Amino acid sequence: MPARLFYENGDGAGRTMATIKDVAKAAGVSVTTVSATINDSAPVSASLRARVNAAIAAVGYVPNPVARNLRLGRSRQVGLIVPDISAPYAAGLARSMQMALSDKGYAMFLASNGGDPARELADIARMNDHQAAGLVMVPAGLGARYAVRLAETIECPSVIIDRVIEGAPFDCVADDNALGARLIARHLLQLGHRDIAVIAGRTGDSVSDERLEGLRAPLSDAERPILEALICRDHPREDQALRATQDLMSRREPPTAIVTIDTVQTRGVLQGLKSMGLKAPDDVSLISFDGLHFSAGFDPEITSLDQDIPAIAEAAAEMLIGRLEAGAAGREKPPRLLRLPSRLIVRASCRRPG
Amino acid sequence: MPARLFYENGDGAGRTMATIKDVAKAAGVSVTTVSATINDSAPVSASLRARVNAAIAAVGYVPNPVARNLRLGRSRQVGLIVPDISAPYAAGLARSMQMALSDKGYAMFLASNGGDPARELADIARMNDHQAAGLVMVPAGLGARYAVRLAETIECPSVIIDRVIEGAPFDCVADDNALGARLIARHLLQLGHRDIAVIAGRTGDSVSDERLEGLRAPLSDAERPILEALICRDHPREDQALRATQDLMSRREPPTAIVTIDTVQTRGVLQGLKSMGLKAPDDVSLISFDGLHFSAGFDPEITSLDQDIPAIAEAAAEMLIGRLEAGAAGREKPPRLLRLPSRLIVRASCRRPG
DNA sequence: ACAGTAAATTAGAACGTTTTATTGGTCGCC
DNA sequence: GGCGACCAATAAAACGTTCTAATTTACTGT
Repeated sequence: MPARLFYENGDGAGRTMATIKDVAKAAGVSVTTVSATINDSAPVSASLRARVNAAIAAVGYVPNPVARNLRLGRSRQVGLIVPDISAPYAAGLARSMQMALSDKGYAMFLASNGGDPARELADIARMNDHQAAGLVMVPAGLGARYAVRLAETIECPSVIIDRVIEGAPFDCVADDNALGARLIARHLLQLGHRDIAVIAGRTGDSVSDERLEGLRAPLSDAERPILEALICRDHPREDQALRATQDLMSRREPPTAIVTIDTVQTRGVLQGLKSMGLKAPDDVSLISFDGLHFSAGFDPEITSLDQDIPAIAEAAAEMLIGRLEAGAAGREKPPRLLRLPSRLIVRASCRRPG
Repeated sequence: MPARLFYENGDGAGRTMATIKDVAKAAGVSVTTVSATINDSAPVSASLRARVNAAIAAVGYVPNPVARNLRLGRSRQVGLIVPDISAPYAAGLARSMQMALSDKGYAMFLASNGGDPARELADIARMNDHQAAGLVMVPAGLGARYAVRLAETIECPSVIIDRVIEGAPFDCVADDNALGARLIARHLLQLGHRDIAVIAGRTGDSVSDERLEGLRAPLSDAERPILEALICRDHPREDQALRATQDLMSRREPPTAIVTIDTVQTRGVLQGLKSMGLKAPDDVSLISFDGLHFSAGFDPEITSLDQDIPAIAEAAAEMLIGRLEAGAAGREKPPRLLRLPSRLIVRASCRRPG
């Protein structure tokens, strides 16, 4: 005899969910009174309030959020859309975001689109369909045209994370890339590095552009100007960073330090060094924006600028829910841009040159 | 002047969502006919069907899933509950699961509870509240008592992943741990290892127990019986595995190979070896269940038994949706247990002993 | 041509809430 | 003591669907 499924009576003769009507009957009041008691939406005398609460406990009533959503026209569900949930950044974000949201009584949808802008737009549409009250997203696409499509597709208050989309009507939470660049530059200069290479991501990607631009000034403040020849632009893929590393390290005068703009590039550099039998920090120093997860048991552990992902998630959740709870009023306010600082964590991949 | 928010007219004078009623009016038919057209729930003549479809396109109608859910008493949302979404296993699962579900028109809630059973039960309750139609979960708790609490709390068809919960009324998708153990044992024996250590997780954790038990027989088939002294039971934490490694490698006759039962233990062993200045595979061979993500740019890349996470996710999604779509009938069927094979991927952390 | 039946269409109830408008009751005030 | 003014409580409508039961239309067989 097979095990019996406990929920087999879910819609049969078994216990059925208690409704607000049952509570009203049990308490001997109207459903309006019950609703008013639950939501404090109208004055209820103390005696009735007590009766109602007792009845709620007695019948084990829990409000049906679907019915409430239908009536109210909004839900307590927000969607998180990321390019790749299996990337450590997105995974950490999802984790913190979910906790922040559930603390406030919201559930979180998740969509992971593989970095494909078309799929991302589909994800947004699906979340609209499922009546997400708000969206938090790390956008997959770039550029002004994509921003327009985003704004057209999104129908609810939204917070954009990581990337700054110019002029779009969204709140943003992003890394303070300029500050981070200064920290990195200072660290390398203090160690005595002068020939510093930078491997950047796609041109037009606000994160990569801001970080690269942020490095330029402080590095040029040093005794000699930044060496343009050591800057590798538009290397968004890991294999490109690998190739670039091989090129850089084959030069007559190789750089003494490499700055990677993102984890993808960092991985590429590590592969590139390995392919040449080189190693940080012995042969070259390596420092990475966003390298938190290269510290686990990595050898060497990479000195990097680590974002405070829980703080980002909490800030985004707060911004979003602030707008949601404010109702129509909250939507009128102009979009906000919040920059959160990263911290430079010195690990083992940098040392004095020479 | 601040940027204007495109959605500021969301509930004001702006465009309002078209309802099925609008479609009916536009097509000159009843709402029943429109509904029948959309759902194929009743025969509709070709001519009316055409009129209705035209009207739907004209007014830009999209069904309101909240209203539908209310009426139907079920939703097209399923919840995924994992101990820690930032763990690679869970992240990969979430990614594949979300894709599998969205292909079938379902949205996915995500909850990550930090491995705390109490929070997990709360997550389940919240998903119940939000009317999740089904649940997929990697349970945080262990043991029969916890299984009972799970069964009491869960109100919808559910699939348990990874861990096998005895006698509980849930479908399960799990790794074929016995097969995996045989593969690992064979690999090590073929290389010539005889003194093989095993570092296992919590006793009572079905995954750990099955894997350890699975190793026993094939290792004892070899010329000498398995060395009980080299088996470290109940080492669920990373620091315990670290300590165990130090102990093992300090023995007069240290093992020539270490098998780790899970990624946590693997990390611990790597730390332990590093702390002693040892390295795999030079000083000891290392092989891990579940080590996929130690291959990225790891040095050495760890030979491991890799689960096919997309296959697991797809199987679970299919099982769950199968039950959901079958309605009441689907709930009567006895729970299924599906074991999926892992593949042994030979990387660089094992070699012949001596 | 007419009853009888099958097929196509529709009106209306129901799902579980929130909210608007209304009732009934208590009080103060002249 | 009667009249409006407030307060607590309620009945009923509304949200956007689906589905049951009733109605209309079309068609078949004699």
